[in-house]
Amino acid sequence: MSRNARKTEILRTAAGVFREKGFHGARIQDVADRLGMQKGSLYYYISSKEDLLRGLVEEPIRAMNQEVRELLDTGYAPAQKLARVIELHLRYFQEHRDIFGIFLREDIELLDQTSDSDLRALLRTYEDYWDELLQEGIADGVFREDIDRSVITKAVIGMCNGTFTWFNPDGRYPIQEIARLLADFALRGVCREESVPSERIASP
Amino acid sequence: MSRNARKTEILRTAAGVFREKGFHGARIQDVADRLGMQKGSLYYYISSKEDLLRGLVEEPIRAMNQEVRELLDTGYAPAQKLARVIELHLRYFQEHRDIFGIFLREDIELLDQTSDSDLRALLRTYEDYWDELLQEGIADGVFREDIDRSVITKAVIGMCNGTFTWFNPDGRYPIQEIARLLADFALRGVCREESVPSERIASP
Amino acid sequence: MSRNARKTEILRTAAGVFREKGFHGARIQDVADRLGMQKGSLYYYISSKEDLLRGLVEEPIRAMNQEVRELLDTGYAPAQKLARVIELHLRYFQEHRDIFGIFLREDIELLDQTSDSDLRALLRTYEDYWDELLQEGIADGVFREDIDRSVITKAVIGMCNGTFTWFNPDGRYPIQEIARLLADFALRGVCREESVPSERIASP
Amino acid sequence: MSRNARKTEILRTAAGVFREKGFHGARIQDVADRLGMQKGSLYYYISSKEDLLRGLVEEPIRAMNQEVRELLDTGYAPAQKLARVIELHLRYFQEHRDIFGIFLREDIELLDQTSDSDLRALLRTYEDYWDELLQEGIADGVFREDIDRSVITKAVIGMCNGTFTWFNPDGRYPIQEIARLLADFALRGVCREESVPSERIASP
DNA sequence: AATGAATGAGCATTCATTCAT
DNA sequence: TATGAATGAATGCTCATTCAT
Repeated sequence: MSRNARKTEILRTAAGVFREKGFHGARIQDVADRLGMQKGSLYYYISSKEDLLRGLVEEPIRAMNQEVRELLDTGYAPAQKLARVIELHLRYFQEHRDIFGIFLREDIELLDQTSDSDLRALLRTYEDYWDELLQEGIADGVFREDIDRSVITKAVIGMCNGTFTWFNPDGRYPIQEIARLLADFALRGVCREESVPSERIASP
Repeated sequence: MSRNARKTEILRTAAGVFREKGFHGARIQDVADRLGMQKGSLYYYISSKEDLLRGLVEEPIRAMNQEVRELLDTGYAPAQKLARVIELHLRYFQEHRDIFGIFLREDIELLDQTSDSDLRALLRTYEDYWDELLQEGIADGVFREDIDRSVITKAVIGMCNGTFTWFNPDGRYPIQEIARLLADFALRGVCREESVPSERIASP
Repeated sequence: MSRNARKTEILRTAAGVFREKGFHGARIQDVADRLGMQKGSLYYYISSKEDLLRGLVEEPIRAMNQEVRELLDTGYAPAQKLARVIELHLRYFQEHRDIFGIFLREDIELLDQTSDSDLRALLRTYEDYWDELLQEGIADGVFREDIDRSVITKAVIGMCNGTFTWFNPDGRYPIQEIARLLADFALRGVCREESVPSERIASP
Repeated sequence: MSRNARKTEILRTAAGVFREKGFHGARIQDVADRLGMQKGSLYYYISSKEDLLRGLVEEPIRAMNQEVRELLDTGYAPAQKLARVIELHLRYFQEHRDIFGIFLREDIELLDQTSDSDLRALLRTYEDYWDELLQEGIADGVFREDIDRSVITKAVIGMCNGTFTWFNPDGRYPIQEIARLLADFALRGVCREESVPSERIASP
């Protein structure tokens, strides 16, 4: 197994452990145990427990950013893009519950470390994409001109992040349906009155 | 000083310490130091560090709930109530940053402990109030009938909670302005098209 | 037992352990074991292993300094004072072999830490006393005017410190005899030719 | 590069690292890093960290011994030889500060390991040379008959070793001057009164 | 009500060394 | 010769909690 594959394996395993026990509750020992290796050997791949966490969180955000970027570059109408980004956000959060769970719990701590960390940059990029999306919608005349893009971006992201706490995969609605409801809610918030797409058009 | 006053003083002090260092980063010693007492003596008032945290978080949520209850009982129009609840939520979060900061970071863990904790009940109550508000708006014919009250409630709460991470008191907007922007966004999401209040009416 | 007595007991015990195993070779555990207490409890009295070492070394040097000070303040002739300081130095080194053994091995490290440490000041004081002694002898006309007081001081101290490595209590000479021989050697080095005291006068 | 050259390079590098960080503070990793090789590879040349240290220390002492031997075999007068040995000692200590610094700090430990180590023998030889020198001076009638050769030897060596701690290359005196002052001091200690050489003759 | 001493379990990290390749 | 991965023992220090006084 290549060094890189090994590192990936370690990250994946750590993700599970951190999720189950929380970052503080998890011991490096636990990660090592689950990998069937010595605690000390882990340090051949990581430099600290915090480093492990950081490495863990960055990857899926990076991937998410990339998917959003690709979406923005398509020819979909802004409203549709918005709905799709929300769905994508929710999907990522659910598919990587382990990691985002950690992220949401620890992010403040993580971000405080170095203001120019990769992580901070990634988050800024994600917000920039939202900003771009809103701008496009305004230029197209479908989103209201008077929205505060920065605040709305943060509002929508907060709304999406919140699903982590309350969404239940075994509940009444599947995640796509939640995404549709949230997108509908958000679109009403940003569209000019006459432009609110009828629901079934807004969501893909 | 009465036992109760002392306990309150301890809670308040702990709140500050937890906020500054995080729950895990704070030591009982720190709390004792700041109170000018021995850490052993603290245990005359509290039963554990976790207990301290729990006691801490419940109070402002309880107070918040009460304010919301009172608001709901006024004669304001639903749209106005909604705007005011959002403002209230944001105001509480900022005024008790210490405590809510902890809460947002630790809640899952805390709640998992005992599913029938007071805390869980308080949070349920807060959601119920939102549900009641939305119901009233629908009954009044101002809110759309087809919104999913449960999902929208959670969406709005998530949106408000998010401010904790990004709101900057020294930033462009004061918290009231943020509240207004979020309320406006939310109202567009829930109101029947013809009922969206013009901005300045919506916010108190 | 008072807090202070306890601390003293800890210092004494640590001295023995450090001497036997060397500072690096000794574990805090060893010290705790020998005291019949928990490792963690030690930290109620000390703040770190290094702190333990520092506290250890300072005390006898302080005591030694004081004895030298008192000696300088007597009416003995400079040559006699010199002989007595050497004897005193050797006696301290042998009586506190544990501690000075550590000191000699670790001093560089210890001193590098903070240039204004108590330890450094103590050592400077000790050298100052030697300087004062030499000055007095020169003023009295018994020590040569052309000696470099600073260098000679260091030479004599080095000579004395060296005994730590080679002096054997079970050897041919008792420590007093060694002191006499070294004093004799040193006196010939610093006295004007005609003033070298006949041996038996020089030593007390 | 031959195995031997490689080993020499390793020793030299290790010397620098040990000097900078101390034996305990230095890691094998550091040595490997500075050599641009893997730490595992080092073990092809050395058998342990301690072995590395031992190998390191022996060489310059061996070289020093040899120079002293050669000096003793010249026709210089004993007083001159003594002055030159002191200068040689100081020069070696300064030129190989790295190694002697380690030696002075660790010798006891190292020597304790195997009492019949090469190192111990080398040190004994060095003392024997001093003894021989003193004997020659006595036979020549320039050194006093009543000195205790063994004690004086150790006194002088201690005095010289001490320079390691206090000599500062950027200080008032260059090392040669210190050597001259110490030699002068020592000569007064060992010479018959009438034989103390006038300073400038004593030193070469 | 408060103290001060003691506890004891817990844990990340380091590092010399080994060894298959 | 050299590599790189893995080992595993070692250890200083923290801290919530207890409890006799």
